[in-house]
Amino acid sequence: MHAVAVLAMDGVVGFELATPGQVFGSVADGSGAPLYSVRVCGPKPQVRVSAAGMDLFTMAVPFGLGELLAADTIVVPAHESSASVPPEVAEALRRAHGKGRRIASICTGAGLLAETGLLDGRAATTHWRHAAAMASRFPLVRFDPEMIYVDDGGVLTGAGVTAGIDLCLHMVRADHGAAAAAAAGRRLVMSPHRGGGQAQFIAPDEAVVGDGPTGELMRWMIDRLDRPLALASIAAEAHMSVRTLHRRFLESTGVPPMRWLLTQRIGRAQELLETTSLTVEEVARRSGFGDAAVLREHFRRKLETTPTTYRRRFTGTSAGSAGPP
DNA sequence: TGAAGGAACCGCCATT
DNA sequence: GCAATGGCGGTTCCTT
Repeated sequence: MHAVAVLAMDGVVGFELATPGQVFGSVADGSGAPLYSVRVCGPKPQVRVSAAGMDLFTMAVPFGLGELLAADTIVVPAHESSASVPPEVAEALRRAHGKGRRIASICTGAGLLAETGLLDGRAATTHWRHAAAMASRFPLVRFDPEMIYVDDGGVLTGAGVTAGIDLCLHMVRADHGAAAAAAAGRRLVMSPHRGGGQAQFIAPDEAVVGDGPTGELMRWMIDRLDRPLALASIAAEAHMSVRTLHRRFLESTGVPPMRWLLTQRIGRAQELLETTSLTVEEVARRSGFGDAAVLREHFRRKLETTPTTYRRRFTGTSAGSAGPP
């Protein structure tokens, strides 16, 4: 039996606390015997459980930190608390990793993992709203805000909330194969592999624009999304070299400037598709893609869909649709 | 859909 | 000695 330990401290998010139990608990062998055991553990016997900024209830934590070392897999859910990781928890996580245990975080749990240094030099993801802040707080971690989850050899990170289900299904797939993950997915009424990354869920009007000179430059770029923008002209506007511009963007957003610009353009196209009846050709022109073929190619690559399918999905106008996903 | 040219990315190193 | 910056060149990605 594969042992899974879920770390719970004050402010742990209820949904993500329950996700590992829900996913791993639904995996069984041919005879129906469970393949995973899931235990909630932590440094304190009682914790506050939160959701969306509210304290929901107080919960007893049945197991101590010793479970982290006994487990095969450790899951660190998001916590709505600004407190740092207690030293004994950080030490337990590092020791578990040193013993070859698999460690995964969900949503802002990546920040707790990053505090321990276990993400240093690794690729990781987190909820898109927190990606820029985390990238600047933990410069040694290569955050990719477009991924639903990232598996970097024994240390895994998942994006926001429901992406924790994708991450856990990925671990089931790695442990017991695609059929086991598909069966678990069916029980959860969840696709065993969600395509498209979290880029498709980033709200266009919530584009990550930081403070300071880079933030001003980002706003300047957003104001000109419908026009051709070359790296050299952006660097000239910022009064810095292309190389330094590249560094500033990596520091504040975690991605290079033109990748960031592309994300904003896709966001603009998404917004226009959702809120207007403009033709795809016109949407492409107004979001800086030039023509519809280029827009379709980027939608296919980034969102794994087409502009028309996207519009149907998010406006709920297609037959058989039950509304936005 | 595939090829070619150009642009962007990024590691490395020199300079300030 | 260190940090920030900028240039170079090989590689990768994007556009046509």
